[in-house]
Amino acid sequence: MQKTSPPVQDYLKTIYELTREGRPASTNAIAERLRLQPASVTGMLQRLAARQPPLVTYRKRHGVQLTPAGRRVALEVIRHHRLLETFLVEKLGFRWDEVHEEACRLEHVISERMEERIAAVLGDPLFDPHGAPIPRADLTLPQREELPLTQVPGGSRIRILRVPDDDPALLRRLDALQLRPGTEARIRTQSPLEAVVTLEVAGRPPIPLGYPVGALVFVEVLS
Amino acid sequence: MQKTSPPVQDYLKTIYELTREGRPASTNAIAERLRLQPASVTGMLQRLAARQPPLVTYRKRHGVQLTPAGRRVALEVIRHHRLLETFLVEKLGFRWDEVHEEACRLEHVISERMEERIAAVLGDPLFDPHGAPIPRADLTLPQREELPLTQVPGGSRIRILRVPDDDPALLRRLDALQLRPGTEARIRTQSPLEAVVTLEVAGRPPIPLGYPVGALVFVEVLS
DNA sequence: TACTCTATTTAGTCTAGACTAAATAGAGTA
DNA sequence: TACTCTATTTAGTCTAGACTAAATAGAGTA
Repeated sequence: MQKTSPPVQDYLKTIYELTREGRPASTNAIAERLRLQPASVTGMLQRLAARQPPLVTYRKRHGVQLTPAGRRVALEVIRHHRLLETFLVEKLGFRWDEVHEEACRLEHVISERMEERIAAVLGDPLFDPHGAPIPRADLTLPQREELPLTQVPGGSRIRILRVPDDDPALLRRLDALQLRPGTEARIRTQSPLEAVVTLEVAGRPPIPLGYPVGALVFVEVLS
Repeated sequence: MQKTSPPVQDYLKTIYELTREGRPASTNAIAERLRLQPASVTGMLQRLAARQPPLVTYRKRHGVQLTPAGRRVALEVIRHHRLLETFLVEKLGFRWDEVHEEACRLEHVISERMEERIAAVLGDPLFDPHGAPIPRADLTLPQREELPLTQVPGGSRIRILRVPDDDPALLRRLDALQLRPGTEARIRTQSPLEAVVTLEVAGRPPIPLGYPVGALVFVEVLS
């Protein structure tokens, strides 16, 4: 297996995320996520597909998927990222809205040895501070039932499992509202037409969340 | 001040080390340290001198020196490197021969915020595990008297202050011989002609060190 | 004063990964 | 069946930082 550069690792990570639901990732979607021009993405996809071994399967105008080799690289980088986020919060006193950017740079340069040491001092955590699953050393992912907040029926009691990690302003806001992994709440109203879900947390004023945000908050249904 | 790339930071760090004694660093010396071709170094020196602000002063065929701006970058990177080495040993359980390479990659990507956090959890250390001085946040260096082992008269009692950090095999050997910063010893013989200095550590067999190694071990003279 | 050796520089090339501008495939519409 | 729109690709360019091969400056020597 050849060494991969930071840009290559970023592409693979992005493709991994965009193909979670099984469908190929489009050139434009990748370009948007990475803030690159689509033409640059096309060039890189061709190179990724031409590598030995190929890291993606690329059908012109139909998008890309990861090969097993590409998925391994992606999961390795994601493991680094989430272990680092956890480490920065737990051991270095970072706030949870500060760690994404730092982890995005460090994830490409830490050795396997360092990955192993970080995992060890953290006690091999399975979830990062935002509730995202951390791939294990063998690259398998801890599985659990999770549903976006937008798909839970009104009236349900829920526990927050996961929030997005890449928007510092949103994270500060969620923190101020005490909406963190572990927080329990009731769905006061679920209004698809208005695209708002309203949460009620133990005796505090109701919290309305628009669907663009609600779709990124994953929860488990308690009752 | 423009952002500097990892290669640029490596050049500046190397030039800093090569110019410690005040004389300009030669193209070849830099090439050798960085394992690059001299022609590549010439190209980079021209670019470093042409930057705004210039990071080096470069006189064709006479070598380079750092400008104040270049020195600041070098010291910043060296601070990162030595804080990281200390952190990896103290907090992540690395051995002292494992940390140099890891620090060489991390030093280019950690944020000022992370530098600050690492320094804080370590209690703002002034020396790294190999005894090298860590530039303070204001980039001043802790000063102390130190002499290479090769320049201490025979019979002196000494304390080891500093060993080189970049040779893992040598570090393992020194560790096995219990020659670490803090170790006290007596100079049993100092033989410039044979180029050997022999140390005696509290009731253990004498340890002969050749001058190429002895010149890299810095000590303070106790008596 | 010309000669030689070594360190250094110049000239030209390559690669990865970005870019812009122009071309085009294919889906959906008139 | 031709037309239009959008996503995507192609073609060509740029930059940093490496390389090799050839030229040369300057120190030291004959």
